[in-house]
Amino acid sequence: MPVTIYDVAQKAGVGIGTVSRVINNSSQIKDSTKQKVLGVINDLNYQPHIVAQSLARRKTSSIGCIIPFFTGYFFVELLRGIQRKVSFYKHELILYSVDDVSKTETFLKKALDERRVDGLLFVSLDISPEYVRKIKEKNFPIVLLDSYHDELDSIKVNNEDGAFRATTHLINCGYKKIAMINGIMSSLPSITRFEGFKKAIIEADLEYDERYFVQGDCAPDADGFNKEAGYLGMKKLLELGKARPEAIFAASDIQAVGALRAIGEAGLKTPEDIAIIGFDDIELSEHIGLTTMRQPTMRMAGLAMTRLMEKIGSKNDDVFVKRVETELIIRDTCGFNLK
Amino acid sequence: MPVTIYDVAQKAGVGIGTVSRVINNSSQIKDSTKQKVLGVINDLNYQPHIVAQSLARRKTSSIGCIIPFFTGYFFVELLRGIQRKVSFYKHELILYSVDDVSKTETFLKKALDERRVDGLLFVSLDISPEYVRKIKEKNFPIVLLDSYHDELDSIKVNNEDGAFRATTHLINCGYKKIAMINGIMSSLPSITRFEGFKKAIIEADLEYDERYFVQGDCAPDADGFNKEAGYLGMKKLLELGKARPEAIFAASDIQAVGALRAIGEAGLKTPEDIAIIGFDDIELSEHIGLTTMRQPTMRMAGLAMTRLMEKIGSKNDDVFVKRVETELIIRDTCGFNLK
DNA sequence: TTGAAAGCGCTAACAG
DNA sequence: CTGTTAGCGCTTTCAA
Repeated sequence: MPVTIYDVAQKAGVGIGTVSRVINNSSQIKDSTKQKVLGVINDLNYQPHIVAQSLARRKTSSIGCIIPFFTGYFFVELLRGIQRKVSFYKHELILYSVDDVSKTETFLKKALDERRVDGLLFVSLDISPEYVRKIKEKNFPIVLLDSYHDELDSIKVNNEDGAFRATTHLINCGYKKIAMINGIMSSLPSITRFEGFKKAIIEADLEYDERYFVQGDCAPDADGFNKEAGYLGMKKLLELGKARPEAIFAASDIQAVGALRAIGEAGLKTPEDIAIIGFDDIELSEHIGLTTMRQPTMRMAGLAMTRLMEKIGSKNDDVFVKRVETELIIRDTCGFNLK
Repeated sequence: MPVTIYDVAQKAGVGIGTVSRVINNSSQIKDSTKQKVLGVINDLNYQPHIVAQSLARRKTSSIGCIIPFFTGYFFVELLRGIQRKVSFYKHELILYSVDDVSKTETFLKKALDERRVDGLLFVSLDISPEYVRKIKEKNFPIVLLDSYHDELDSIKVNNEDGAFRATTHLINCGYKKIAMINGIMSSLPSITRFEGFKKAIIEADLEYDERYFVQGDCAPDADGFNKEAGYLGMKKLLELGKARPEAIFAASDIQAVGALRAIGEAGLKTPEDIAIIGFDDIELSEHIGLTTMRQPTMRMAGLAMTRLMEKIGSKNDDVFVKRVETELIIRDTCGFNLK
């Protein structure tokens, strides 16, 4: 039988209200009684029952995180940053990791209905209009991380600029025939990265060649940002034979990994035969010397949590959008003839 | 104002007890009233308040998972398996990811004291005698995954045999001067993998050379199974000059990655100059063609969860130990002159 | 079968 | 400052 607040109150000779006050170190309390209660709490090794607290306080002190587990490793870095902040705020992290996009809504529904979490971090996934409506209706605290919707708070990376600079780097390295391997075009990052890519090509007065733009072929429940998509995309590009591109901008590092494999299988080398730049800077990229655009994952995670806690505290209504910038990380896959 | 069980009861013209019974589809209930209540629940879009249920039922329907976030990617695969099973059992997953071993106890304490979780999965970490005692005292449901303690339930991989077979593979490939890069020796996997390594060396009548055994140098709060440790360990081995080993058994894939880097920096090649075999088979290993011993992560995670749910259901007392076997995955880093 | 009532363990007015 | 009391929203006897 765990010890309850009543046991403490009785043994300390006070009311449960007083015990509750010292637990929550409320303002007005005589120091002597506070010490007395604290003593008993210690003697009895009393621990408040968090579930009871949640019920009475009408908040759970935990936040949910809906995050994909199929996209590669980018999310792991985000998750690490999130956990850190969640702990900092003395909250719990309830993980809803979706390994199949169809589960996204299942989890959303759970989170919204069951009132088990005070707020939600929604990471790298697309949210349906139906749920946006529900969220607004309930005024449920949520922030999108690495994802965007104009009616909701979000922290996202400047994808267009990142893609622009990635492509520009390739151009600066002296390549002219530049291709892009993208995710499925129904996802926002895909669209904006494509725009940045195209813009760079056009501004450099290079010709935009349709054949140099491939989307990640992938299973219907994935998003095309995985390594299979990269592999398949590269294969397609390689089939162009002599007309094949000299350099590739992959919309994610993990696609770049897949592409690299296809390049290797074709007996080609990087960057001598084909240069490649990725996007994300996941940990693995450093190992393989992949040049890429780094997303500041820790910072993004931190910003998202801070904002979420703010919303939970004061249900204000304005939509907050924070855009962070990417950073070019030059390694070995693009050659050296910079500028 | 969310709708409560009272709203439903009132509108359906029944008592809240009845509503509760249909929610938990209890045995004795007239079908007609059941339908009526169900109808109202649907009309009102009623959702039971999970926190209130937890309090009344005296269980939370959520399980905690204490897992390291610094060891590399092995845990991600475990986590994926865990999440899948947790969802299967319609529970929630509370993540306590430790990025610093000192947090292990903080989280353990939380989990044990606050009664926020019904049980605990304790992954890839060492547990102190003090907490083992507390756990036994409270009869708290816990299962260790990829970790071991003789008084607690555990699912672990047969590390000794895996290390033995890894080393034997190197021997079969024709190498004689074989070294091992290990984690810190205070961790059990390190110890058993070392034993397997040594056993293979001795059974093959090779000489065991002290200099060929290096431990991962690392920050005091890490476990030596990371890539820095692998890198540093390999450096040390390389300093042996002409006496350097021909082949390496790394206790983790991520160490192998670090070692590979050191090898590359020294201008050496794999497997021509130095062969290497890892342990884990994390996703990245496939990309880089690392030969390794695969741990069946999904299976381990599944077994652990199944066992945990069993314990939560029926607090039985016997300690359950399940050992799973590794599988040799031959790729490119060991050469081909097999046997 | 079902309703009423007594908790689950705590917080938060409300009086004093 | 502090005790008392009324919930928080549900489960679970106990009778009927």
